[in-house]
Amino acid sequence: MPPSLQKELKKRGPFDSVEQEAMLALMRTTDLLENRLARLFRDYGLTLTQYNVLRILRGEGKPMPCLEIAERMIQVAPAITRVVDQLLKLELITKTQSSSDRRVFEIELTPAAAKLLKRMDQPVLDLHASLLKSVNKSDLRTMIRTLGVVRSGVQG
Amino acid sequence: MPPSLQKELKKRGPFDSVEQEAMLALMRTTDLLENRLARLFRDYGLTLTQYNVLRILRGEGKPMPCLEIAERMIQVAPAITRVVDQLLKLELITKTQSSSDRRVFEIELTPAAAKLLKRMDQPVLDLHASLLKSVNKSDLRTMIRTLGVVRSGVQG
DNA sequence: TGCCGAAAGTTTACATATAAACTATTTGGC
DNA sequence: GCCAAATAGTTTATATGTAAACTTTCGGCA
Repeated sequence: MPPSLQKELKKRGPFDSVEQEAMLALMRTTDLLENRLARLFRDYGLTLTQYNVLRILRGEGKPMPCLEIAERMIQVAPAITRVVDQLLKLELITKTQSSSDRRVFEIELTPAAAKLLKRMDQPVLDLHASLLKSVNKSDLRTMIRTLGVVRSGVQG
Repeated sequence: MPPSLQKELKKRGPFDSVEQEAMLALMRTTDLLENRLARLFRDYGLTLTQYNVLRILRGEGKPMPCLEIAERMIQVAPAITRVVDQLLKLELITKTQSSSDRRVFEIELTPAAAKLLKRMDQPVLDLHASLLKSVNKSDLRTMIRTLGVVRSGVQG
């Protein structure tokens, strides 16, 4: 059935579907939040990606191969290679070839990095809280649950 | 029950706060969704950003200055300059200097772009629906509302 | 009229993401 | 033991995002 002329001329609604609206809301909101986080990290001389790598290393508590870091970042390998190079230059990590498997390079935090992370902990927590202060914790948990459902639906 | 983000990321300790968990859930989920969208657009020879610019132009229905496009993308001017150049090369837009204000360049869709967009409409709608099929519409609306609260809280 | 600040875009520099091709090393079969 | 496939990581190419400096043009105001 051809669409009526009236419908064709009717101004396009803001969204074609709830799903599309949700998608745009997610993208815009996340972009906004990431910008604010990046701004804080810049005050400490780090980018968001660099900080994430350091956080992962601290969470692990021992040396990690590059690709294992990449996996946890949900990133592709080449991105990690570059970040590792930068962090090396900043002397926030060390990179040593594994003796048991010489394809592997073990990445480890330096004491300077541990100190830097510790100094950033409270400001980061505060910023997280501040950015989401307008939403009560119950609604946050609901959103976290919904986002989990989205991810499991996409991956499956 | 959806897998917890904590487990997905193999993080050892608990999250430091609900806010942090929400932040990570948002970033990871959005990243996943954007990747899938980008994959579809690539099939049509477009990047996500290029598609968004074309969508905005179609939504407006008449020529637009560069910076007005940038505003709607929540982007910075230089990014638009580049994507406009690319779309020009693809002959999907035209760029003409305004006669009333010669600082301004009016960007307009070509017929080829309109045709391309029309061809993409249904696949894009379908993908949106497919990516979010695991969440019922009521939960989606709740999430959209929560995300709106987040944005208003951050900007204010 | 002429100057000065603001606005529209561009350019440059740097950080990052993805894909694809490549190197080096290990491992599994035969 | 040797060769093929798999794995860890790098390199290159293209796209994007942000910041900062710069150009051209417009408009207000003395």
